[in-house]
Amino acid sequence: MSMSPLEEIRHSCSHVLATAVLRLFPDAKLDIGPPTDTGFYYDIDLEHKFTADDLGKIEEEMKKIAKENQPFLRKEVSRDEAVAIIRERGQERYKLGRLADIPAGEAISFYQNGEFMDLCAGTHVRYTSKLKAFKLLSIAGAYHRGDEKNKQLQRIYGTAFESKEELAAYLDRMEQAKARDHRKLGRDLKLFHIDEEVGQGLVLWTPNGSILRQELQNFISEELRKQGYAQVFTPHIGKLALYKTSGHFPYYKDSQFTAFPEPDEMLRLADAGCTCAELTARLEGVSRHFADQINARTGRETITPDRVMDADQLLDGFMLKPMNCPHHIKIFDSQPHSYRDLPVRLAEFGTVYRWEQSGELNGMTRVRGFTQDDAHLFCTPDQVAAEVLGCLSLVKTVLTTLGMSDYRVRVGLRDPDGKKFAGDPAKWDLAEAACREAAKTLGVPFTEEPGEAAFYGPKIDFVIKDVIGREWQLGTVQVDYVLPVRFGLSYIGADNQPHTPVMIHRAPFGSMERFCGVLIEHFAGDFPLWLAPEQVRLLPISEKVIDYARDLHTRFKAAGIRVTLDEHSDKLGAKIRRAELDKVPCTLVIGQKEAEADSVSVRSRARGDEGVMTVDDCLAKLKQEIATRALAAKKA
RNA sequence: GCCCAGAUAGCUCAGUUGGCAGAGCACGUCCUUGGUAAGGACGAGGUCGCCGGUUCAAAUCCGGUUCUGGGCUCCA
Repeated sequence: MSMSPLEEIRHSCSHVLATAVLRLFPDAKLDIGPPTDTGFYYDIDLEHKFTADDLGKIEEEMKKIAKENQPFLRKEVSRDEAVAIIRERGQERYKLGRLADIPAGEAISFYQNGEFMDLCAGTHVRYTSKLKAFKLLSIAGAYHRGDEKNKQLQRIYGTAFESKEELAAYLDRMEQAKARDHRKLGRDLKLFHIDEEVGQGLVLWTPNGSILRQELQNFISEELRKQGYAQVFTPHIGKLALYKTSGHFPYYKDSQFTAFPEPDEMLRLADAGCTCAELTARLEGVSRHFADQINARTGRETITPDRVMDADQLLDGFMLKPMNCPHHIKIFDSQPHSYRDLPVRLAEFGTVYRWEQSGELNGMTRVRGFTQDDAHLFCTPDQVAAEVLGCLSLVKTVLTTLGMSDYRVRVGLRDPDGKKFAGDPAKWDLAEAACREAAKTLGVPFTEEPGEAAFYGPKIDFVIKDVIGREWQLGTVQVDYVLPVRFGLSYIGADNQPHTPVMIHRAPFGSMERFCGVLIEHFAGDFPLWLAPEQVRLLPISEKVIDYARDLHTRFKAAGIRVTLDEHSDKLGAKIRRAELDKVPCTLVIGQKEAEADSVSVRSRARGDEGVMTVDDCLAKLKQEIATRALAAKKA
């Protein structure tokens, strides 16, 4: 295995980290310590809990080791010798397992620096003195082999660079990234609020954030009208039976809010001494007839025997909807369809609720209640390719308009040996081929990732990085041959026979919450005019022109501009400073000269002082910039 | 859910050994009426996340809890 020079430095750092830890804590049991995109880590099992203090001491020890200028020596050994070395060093707890991972016939190597020796394929820097710029950053828990069922080890994260300057620049970049974190900007610019008493992961959209969201929704809605979509509305809850039919319930029970029975039923059951366990079993169960039907349709054991119950024991209830598709399916199915009607495209900004683990919640990007800019397309098999392409081009239009170009496209295919997919493999092959073709036509690079599909079909996702490099899935297009069968959908074809339509699920933003979170970071709060909650701020220089300023305020409002008037008695410099901090894209300075000529002095946040223009010209220019959804052009 | 660390005014943060709760910014009033990133004075604002314990006395020590942050796991 060969590594880039930077990877070698980082990888060597994790060895030095382990060396230092063993010097300070000889009882430590080592697991694994690779380089990462941004640094390195080592997973360590130790009774003593590392503290921030320890981190400092370990780093000091690492610096000493670097100064000791130990050479990294490679040693190839037989499997038996490897076992002996590991035992001799008392590191058999994890290292023997790691050794067993190395396939027979492959070289087994150790790297030694000073007194430390680690099972490792390499490669490394020649001497520890090459490690001049490293820093330990944090301690985190990490499961052995990434499996929740295994013991949780302590992971020490650090980063390293070739030079001290690069390290300092990196740390500085991280510091700056904090300034554009959507959680900070969300508070500063009053875009959203999450309240402890309302609940974790439940976003309250404040007036400013609501403007942002509404503008984005208007934008999408316009595009949808162009593409022949129909707008629908559906409620936030649905009967449990609906999700049993769709198949969502058995697959995603754990990530849904608990189902609830009707109030009267609940009381009756409580009086009868029904336990919670019974209640749950009776809500989650299905009838023999239902199970047989579903299993016959899917051709596999979709409903396992342990979920089958006597019909008179079954309870129906309600659930907060975890997705919109079943509701939209019922709208489609409420009327007969001819092939001439297809495709039917139903769109809704539909709010869904999912039980995310508490540790996974994150500002607006990972929440428990969110609104998808959702739509479901019902079409003939022949129409799939064209419709998928239409959806993809919609996503592309959206991202281009917002100037978001730093994304990757992921074609999610089914897990080849996993159980987490439903339906006929032949149809999956068809759908996967359709997605691959559509992605090719899109003209952007994409990767194919097995195991990333939805349970009902393959999908194409648009994945974007946030300011600290974490990836978030936004827009998504999914082909589905399964749900139409589950719900027994049909249309009458040209042959006068019923046929099963194909469904396409798509959401160009993904969810309004996540998209806005990423968008806030993308623009660092500097929204283009059409999205800015406050588009224009009027800055009268003195009270002498306050009447003129108020008149302008009225005129700009009448023109549909989101405008405010700064009536504070501060000097102009202070007003400008405040407007800049509030990230208002356009400020209009108003003094005696402007009042006399029905004009304003324009200051653009992106371009600075732009000089005086008449009020009419200014309004026309602003309206034009808004109507075209222009991105703010920086000063040339 | 798990590991670690936090929570003090709207925001950013001080608060020593347990001994009267602090600053800057923002906000309000007044003075100032100004030309492209901070004019001045005064004022208001906090049950120190919440619950309990130790103590003559708790922001401070201990236990629990909620929420937040960084990871892990998960993510239709």
